[in-house]
Amino acid sequence: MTSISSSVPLAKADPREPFWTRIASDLADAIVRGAYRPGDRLPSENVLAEQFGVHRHTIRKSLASLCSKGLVRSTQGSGTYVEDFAVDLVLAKRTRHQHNLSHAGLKGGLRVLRARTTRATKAQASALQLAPRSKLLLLDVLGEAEGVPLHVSERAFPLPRFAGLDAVVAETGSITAAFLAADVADYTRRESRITAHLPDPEVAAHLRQPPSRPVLRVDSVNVDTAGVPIEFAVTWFAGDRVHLVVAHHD
Amino acid sequence: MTSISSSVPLAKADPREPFWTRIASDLADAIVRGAYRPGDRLPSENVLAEQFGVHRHTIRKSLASLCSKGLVRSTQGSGTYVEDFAVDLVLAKRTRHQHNLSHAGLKGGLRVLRARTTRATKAQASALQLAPRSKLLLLDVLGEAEGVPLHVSERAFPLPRFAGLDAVVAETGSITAAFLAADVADYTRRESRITAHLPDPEVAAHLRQPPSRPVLRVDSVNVDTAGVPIEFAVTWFAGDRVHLVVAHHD
DNA sequence: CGATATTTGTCCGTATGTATA
DNA sequence: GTATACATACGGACAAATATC
Repeated sequence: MTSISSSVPLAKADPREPFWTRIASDLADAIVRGAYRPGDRLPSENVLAEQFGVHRHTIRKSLASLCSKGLVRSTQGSGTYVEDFAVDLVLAKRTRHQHNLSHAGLKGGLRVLRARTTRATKAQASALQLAPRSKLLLLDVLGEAEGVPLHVSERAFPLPRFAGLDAVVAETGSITAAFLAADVADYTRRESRITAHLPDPEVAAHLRQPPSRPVLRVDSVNVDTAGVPIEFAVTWFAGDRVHLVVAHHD
Repeated sequence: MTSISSSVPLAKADPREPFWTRIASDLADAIVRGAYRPGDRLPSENVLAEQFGVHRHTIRKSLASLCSKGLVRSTQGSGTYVEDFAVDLVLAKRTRHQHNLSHAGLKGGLRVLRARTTRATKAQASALQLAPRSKLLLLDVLGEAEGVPLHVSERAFPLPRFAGLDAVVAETGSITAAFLAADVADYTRRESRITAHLPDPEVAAHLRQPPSRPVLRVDSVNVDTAGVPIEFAVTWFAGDRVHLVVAHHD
């Protein structure tokens, strides 16, 4: 019989970390990876307790934490079920990661995976209306909600103007805040171009999903109030954790 | 040496069908299936001539036809290359298949694959604001451009109101025309919900793509000028042949 | 840089089947 | 039936652009 605890041994964990948090994140990982899919019933608390080698009350504490995050729902006499936790992300003129999540009652933020400077490719230069091979600041960013990765993106910013932006994003976890620090009080999205792909291994690893599960790729351009392009982003969304919603108003 | 003509014998073809049309559709199929991907160079005319067992001039006629359809582009001295033929489909309040294609300079239309009446599922009833298990007209529709399948959709229409709609769609190849015949002079799209999936075998077959290549699924609701829902559609778009574009205006 | 091979573009021709007047 | 026009298919030659070394 396969036990989750045997494939990811608890022994390796930080001894100061309580068992229940480790078990909770193990279960969350199993759900995110698709071992348990929305609608599935988790093994009973007693079975989980045996698998992880802990008391049932410890499992209950883990499940309660997952429940409060909206990942599972327990029903007395029936079992604990994986919730359909796909997040609606609204694509609109004023798209803000934070606002999108808080609207769904979730907590999350952005994490900078890598920052570097390069010269613009043809596609980047044309999207940002720059001369070919202009200098750019490139940020690889991971977007999360409740510890679950929702998207990874490569974001390009014109460089004399937005030098040092990476530090602010890394500190605040917000692009909007970083733009504000660079004297961009407001910005809007001009266009989004959506395609479906299989993720390359790096993207799949960041999204913690198998490369055989598809992702949504969104290419977008943000412009400041003067209409000058300030950001060209390619974002990969975990296909089954995210619903992109387009609200068609006038 | 492997020859395409041996794996797909020309002998089996309709004797009245010219070789060059058969070869053209074979090549188009290989491109659509992904055997040759955008940017790839096709084998040289001489190689193709040998493979298909025909004269080079016959191959040239086939390629000329593909070229006129925009599937390939030939460059003297270099070769014949598969064009990046992904179509931009704009998601907007007034989304019309025909207009989208003609804007891209393409010819295409809708083909009714199946028509039937059922009772509404929970999702359909809620989207169309109907009582559960109301009667619906269900249409399976294939959308094409230049003979290349772009999307398949299952479209649900409330039934006392839109009886006979299928006949008009089948005849005109246009949903808009069918709505017009049912006294709906204008309609708009309320919302689009976009996800990435792997297609089930039936959808993949209709789109003529392997089930391992992802598709975009778009759930949408159309309403008449009074705001009454008149259509709930689930559309699967061939992921690499379609770019969904969202233009963000005010 | 030049020499050479490859690949498409264009022209000459021949032969055959089919539709039309 | 005959003549004409057209589409199809094969054969060959060379020019022009490109790739490769």
